[in-house]
Amino acid sequence: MKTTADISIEKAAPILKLLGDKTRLTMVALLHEGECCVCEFTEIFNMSQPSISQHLRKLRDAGVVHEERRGQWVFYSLNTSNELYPLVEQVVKQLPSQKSKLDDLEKNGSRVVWCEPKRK
Amino acid sequence: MKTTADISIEKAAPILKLLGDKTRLTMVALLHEGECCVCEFTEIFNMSQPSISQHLRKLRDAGVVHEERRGQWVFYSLNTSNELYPLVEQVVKQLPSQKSKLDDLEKNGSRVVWCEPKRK
DNA sequence: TTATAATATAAGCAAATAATTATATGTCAA
DNA sequence: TTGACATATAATTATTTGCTTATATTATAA
Repeated sequence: MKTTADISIEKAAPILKLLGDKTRLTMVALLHEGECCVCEFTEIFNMSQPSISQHLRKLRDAGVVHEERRGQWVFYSLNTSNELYPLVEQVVKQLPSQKSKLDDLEKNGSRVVWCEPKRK
Repeated sequence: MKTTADISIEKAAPILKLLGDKTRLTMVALLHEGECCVCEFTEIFNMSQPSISQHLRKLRDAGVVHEERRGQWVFYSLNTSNELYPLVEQVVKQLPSQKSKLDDLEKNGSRVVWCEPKRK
């Protein structure tokens, strides 16, 4: 049973290399729960903000994630319309849920939830 | 529907990093068709024999492949009993079949088929 | 405006990676 | 034994990677 179209090895390898970093793999697993903004990642990872940004940029350049600015925050989400998304999803599905990390943020009061623009 | 046990991010990331190299990813895809020996890989890849050996060693050290010497050849196969095999398999399943590469070897007469020990 | 918060980019550096060539090991057959 | 073949290991090197600090950008709020 084949559920998705084949992805060429040339295209798959760079994606797997990106996912082969613990930080980025965790990011993708977190994003599988829903969108996150950069400051949430900087809370979760014990790492400088530029480092977070650079990881996200790599994921974005590869088309794995999608970036959307809302006010002063930039929210990231999995780019489900990317040709390579099935590969990403199959990988993430094998990983434990990262929901607890987001719940912890919520308890901290560090979760950023976008409700609606305050004006305009 | 979850078909396999979760694999920790700490364990998954190094495996994905290994699969993130085009040569190794192709090797694993080839092995998904059946066992191969080193000389077959050196035929298929435009690369030195030590380079092939080093890639295989990394895959072996990570438990992705299994090594078995028979006579002067060393045959490699996917280590299906490894805890991380489900991850490897899900990835390989998304890739195009590499059977044609093995068929080409066969036409070349470079396919090594182990039938039985000639003596003992 | 000006200050501040969120994020991105640039520059620099140490560590990891993947290739090469040279050499060693192991098996078999004459 | 010896030679040939298959494979592994060692040493070297160029490139890539992931982090850091410093600085730039962008948006909001005072």
